[in-house]
Amino acid sequence: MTLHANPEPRSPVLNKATILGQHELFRELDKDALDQIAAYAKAREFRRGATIFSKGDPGYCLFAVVRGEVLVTTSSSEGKSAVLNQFEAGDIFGEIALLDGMSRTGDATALTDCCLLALERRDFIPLLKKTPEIAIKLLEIVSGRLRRTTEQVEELMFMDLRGRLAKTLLRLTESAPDRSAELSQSEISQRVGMSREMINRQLQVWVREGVIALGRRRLTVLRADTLAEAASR
Amino acid sequence: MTLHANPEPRSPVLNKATILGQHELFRELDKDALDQIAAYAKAREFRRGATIFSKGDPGYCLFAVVRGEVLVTTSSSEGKSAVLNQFEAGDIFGEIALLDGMSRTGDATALTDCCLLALERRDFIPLLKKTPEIAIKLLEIVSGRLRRTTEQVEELMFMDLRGRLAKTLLRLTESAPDRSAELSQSEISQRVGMSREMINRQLQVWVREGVIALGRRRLTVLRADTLAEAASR
DNA sequence: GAGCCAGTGTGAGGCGCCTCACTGTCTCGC
DNA sequence: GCGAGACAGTGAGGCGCCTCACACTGGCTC
Repeated sequence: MTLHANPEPRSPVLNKATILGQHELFRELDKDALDQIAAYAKAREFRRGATIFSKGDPGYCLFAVVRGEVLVTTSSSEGKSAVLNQFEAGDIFGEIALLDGMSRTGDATALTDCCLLALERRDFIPLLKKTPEIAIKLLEIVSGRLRRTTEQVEELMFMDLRGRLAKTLLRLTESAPDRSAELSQSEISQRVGMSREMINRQLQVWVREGVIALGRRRLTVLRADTLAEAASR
Repeated sequence: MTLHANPEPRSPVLNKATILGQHELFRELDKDALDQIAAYAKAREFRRGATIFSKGDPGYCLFAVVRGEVLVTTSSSEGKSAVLNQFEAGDIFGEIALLDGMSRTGDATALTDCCLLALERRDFIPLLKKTPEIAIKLLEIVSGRLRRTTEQVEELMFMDLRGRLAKTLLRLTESAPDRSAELSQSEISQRVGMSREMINRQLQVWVREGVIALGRRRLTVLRADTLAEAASR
């Protein structure tokens, strides 16, 4: 990783308030409140591949993604790693460690060059006290995340490769208009939590059935209903 | 399930305030605030085995456990079921559906006869706005739960039967002074997420090694350090 | 164009866990 | 005391996924 002088100084506080105002968490706040929060928020840039925090670190702050993508993973003692979560512009992450005061539950790395706003615990907790609307919004977000993680537990307990892969493919492509995604089969395997080889074999079956199309680092869902059917069993 | 006339009318509002005050969530509130919440809270009794709510139900309320134990489980389409969480006096549960406004993520049943206090969404959300301390406390609780569930995902992804069972046994016995627990091997298997037969075989190995002792619906950990060692790999 | 690396496709063998089947034992209600 | 049902223990066979191994294909750098 080479070091660069910060490529874009950008205009400071004013900009931050605008950016914050676009986040789900702060959408309902008036301008004064936004400016106040913005004053606390520190903008931080990360190069693609850079580590944002590591599992076990003490977690003093919460991040809001301004630009770019962030991947949160965890890894076993034998070196296998799995994806826990992926975040993009408009998302927030790192809130668990901040809220319960314990260590980070995963490793966060920059998937692309990205720009984050960091809010520190000592600034954030008083903010929650003063504007309970934010606290309630945050409760919604964390609850949704808990719901999603619980779903993942169910998948791991009850579903086989076929079902889990189907579900993962639907998730990965749902936001793309052409229902395609750009990632390697290794990356898919880390999301599903199964070996690359087995993932490949199931993908081949679906290619033969015309359910998906494959290219190098590219996957397109052709018949989402068939995958949905596979995911529901 | 037979119906009973409510067996104990108990004294109403005053009692509820005292009980609520003992909950983690409301501990820091003054008497007035407690009385106000207590006025909203409805006491509900459930017989052992009774269903409190089912997966998919719309979730309008949050429960605080006054007395007894509650088990939250989920089940697959093929009828296998797994334990997601267990709650006892002083815990709260059912908050996810209440907070994000969607359906219940699991089935809650009364493990013993129990008494719960139910707080409805329409009462609770305004309460959070008025007393952000509660919202912050709740954020801590939900965050801790998310942390725990994330840990469970890791266990399912990376650990084998031996390790997961070791971890489960340590959790199940950690609160007992004699490091023992009263449950059947089927119940253990639902917590670990593996078959009863395989659980039994590993337990036998540990009995032979003197790590645990077994009885009918009874398990005692003799050498916790050995289990901890098995759980860490 | 040569060489290299990341990514893909596929076979073979093995292990871990599952299921089925059955026996034995404890507990409880009658 | 006796039958019923829940719980515990164990063997056998099978399947799903893993790992290892290797061949093949782009695309990149020099």
